[in-house]
Amino acid sequence: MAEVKPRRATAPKATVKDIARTAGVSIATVSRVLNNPDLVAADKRRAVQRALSRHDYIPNRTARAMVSQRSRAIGLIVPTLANPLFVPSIAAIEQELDRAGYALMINCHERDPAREVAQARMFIERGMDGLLITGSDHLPELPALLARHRMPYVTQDIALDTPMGPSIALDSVGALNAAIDHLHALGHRRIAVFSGPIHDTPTVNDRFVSAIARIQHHGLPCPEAWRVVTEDYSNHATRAAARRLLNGGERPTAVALTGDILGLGLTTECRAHGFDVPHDLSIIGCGDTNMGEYVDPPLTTVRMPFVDMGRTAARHLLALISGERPPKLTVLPYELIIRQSAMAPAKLKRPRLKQA
Amino acid sequence: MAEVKPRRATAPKATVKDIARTAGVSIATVSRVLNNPDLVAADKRRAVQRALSRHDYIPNRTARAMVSQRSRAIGLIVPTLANPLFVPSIAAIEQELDRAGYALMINCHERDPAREVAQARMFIERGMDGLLITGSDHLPELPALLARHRMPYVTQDIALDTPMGPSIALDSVGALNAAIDHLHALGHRRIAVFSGPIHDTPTVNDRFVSAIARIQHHGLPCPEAWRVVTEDYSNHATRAAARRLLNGGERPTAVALTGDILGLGLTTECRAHGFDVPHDLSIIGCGDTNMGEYVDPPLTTVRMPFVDMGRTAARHLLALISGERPPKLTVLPYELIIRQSAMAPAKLKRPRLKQA
DNA sequence: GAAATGCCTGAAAACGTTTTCAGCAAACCG
DNA sequence: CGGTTTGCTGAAAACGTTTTCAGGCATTTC
Repeated sequence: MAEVKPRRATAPKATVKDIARTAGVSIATVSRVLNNPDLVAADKRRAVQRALSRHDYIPNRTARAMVSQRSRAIGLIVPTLANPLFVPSIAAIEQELDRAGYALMINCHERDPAREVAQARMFIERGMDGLLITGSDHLPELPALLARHRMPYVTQDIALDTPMGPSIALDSVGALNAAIDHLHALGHRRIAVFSGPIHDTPTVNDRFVSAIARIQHHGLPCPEAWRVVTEDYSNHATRAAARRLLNGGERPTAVALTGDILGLGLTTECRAHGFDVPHDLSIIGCGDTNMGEYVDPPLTTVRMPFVDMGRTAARHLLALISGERPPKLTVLPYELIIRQSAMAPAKLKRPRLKQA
Repeated sequence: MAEVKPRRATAPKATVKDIARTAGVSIATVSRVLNNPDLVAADKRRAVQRALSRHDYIPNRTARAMVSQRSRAIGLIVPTLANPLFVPSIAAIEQELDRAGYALMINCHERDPAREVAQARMFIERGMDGLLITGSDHLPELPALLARHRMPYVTQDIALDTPMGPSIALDSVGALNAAIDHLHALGHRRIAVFSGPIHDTPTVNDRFVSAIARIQHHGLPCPEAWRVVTEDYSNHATRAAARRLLNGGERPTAVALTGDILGLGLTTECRAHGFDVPHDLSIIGCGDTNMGEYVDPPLTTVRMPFVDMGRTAARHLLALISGERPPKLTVLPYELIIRQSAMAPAKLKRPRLKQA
């Protein structure tokens, strides 16, 4: 029956008010000690600091954000984490933001553009200071929403078309073209394209289509049988597709991949058919990961600088937030990594014996 | 000289107050329409809704968080994104949280325990409703800090020792032991351990040490030459280590890896020495990724359920936040995946010719 | 010795919500 | 018809900060 103060059991959570009371000053002074210590006289400052550590005070950034109207947090929208393609980019972003004192919120939309818009809206609700948007196909609603609410954002694309805002791009199509040019320069005249599923990922489709165009641009044939698309990225599907390529009539002397991962199944299937890579078939990747280094033979590929992309995107966004005007479009260079899976094509009647 | 209202150029950002004004009601009513529409009369409700869409109103969750004292966001602390080991777990967490209407903040500490504590503190400042902490070695300061500020948290470990709070664990040591048991059951009596660097990752060290113990537990020898540690995870270092193993005096008939990735370099080096995997040497991994599926021969390994781990951790944390008491320790089962890199050891005098 | 200057401090407003409380009108009950 | 309930509404407080403003006191300046 005695009057008990409610919620004494739960966290008392020291606030500036508590600090002010035990230090015998006003909350304004506490705030000043926190943010601008030399504005306050030495004795009071010490008293406040003692109170702060006695209470083991932790400031409330939510309240801070209310008054400053800045959260010092940014939101990252990424198509998916299911394939680890974007992970190095995310790591770089996290590192860059952490260094600048910004926190990072992440959302995946699993390639559902409507969900992407919803997540952007959520980031607006949460008062993010800026957004990093990954991927290249968005609803027109998205830039409209962001503009209406004056939300700074930078996109990171793997394609060059129509960036919405300031954009960091990898020239994914150019990269695969460069791979084909490399094969051509090595002397290959029968080049096939081996691609992962082209329906769900626009980037992959772009690579596939433009690779074919590039082959023809060199005046070479690229018959249907040399345009292979796997069912999915599993080893099983990859090997099945590889079988179709290797068993079909005339064999190519080189294969360009839309993604490095495909090289594993293709190489395995080659071996199973008794073909040696690269002697009987050259393989060149297009670099999503650094996996190519580990396989046998090490994969010649075109590396895409995902880490740079993330870092640059983060920096440009921070610049944008602080009022600067970063470049509208930044294209990062790909890099041909020559390893051992591609070589000049064997002479037609080359003896198969290694010596003599 | 004319008095101009300041900051008219910048975002007017509609608030409940604006909505209330144009709808001719009080802000309380607007709030009610937003959160509890049937509390307000139909005509006013319609007026408010019209005003809401006219202003294209987006609520401010920061303000909401201030009064409700809940952010509906959780923080994830992860050692590093540099290796993609934890990514599937993160993906599962993101998905689970998104479904529950929670946002996700991520921070990496790059295995610096002091930074980990700082990041936990930052999450407290930001009013996270709960924390998900990955990895197994923490400063004692960390649980103390979390307890003092009554921050709910769940840890996901890859080791079983001394969880701080409710914990989801993968029995990483048990998994590699199971791998060794499997080799033993196949008939192998000369088993080597092949490990990545054991200094920076406690988990790897634990696996390494306990694998040796397990081999000896079976009454088998495990001489120094059969305990190989690579310099790092690069292909170069892996192959160098593999050379040491293959060139050293008596060769093992089987090798257990502390991580799947090592299988690639080891297999390549075996081939270079003219040894066939698995005929001349069985290899068994310990599953960090699903990469084993892609390599040649497909890697027999022990799979660790990272996706389950993330999902379970997220669910337990949400339960904890809503006042339930999730189990103190949840150990998720590993799974032996039998592929083709391990088989019974060849008879000593087995003819090397395939037929006859 | 008065005025001006500078330093330090506290009261109060503000940020955008939700929620409590009390008030008012209409409806219901006897 | 009086009293009670019910349904709806708005004023105001609260959440934890930062910041503006004005005032107090000590020191300097003439």
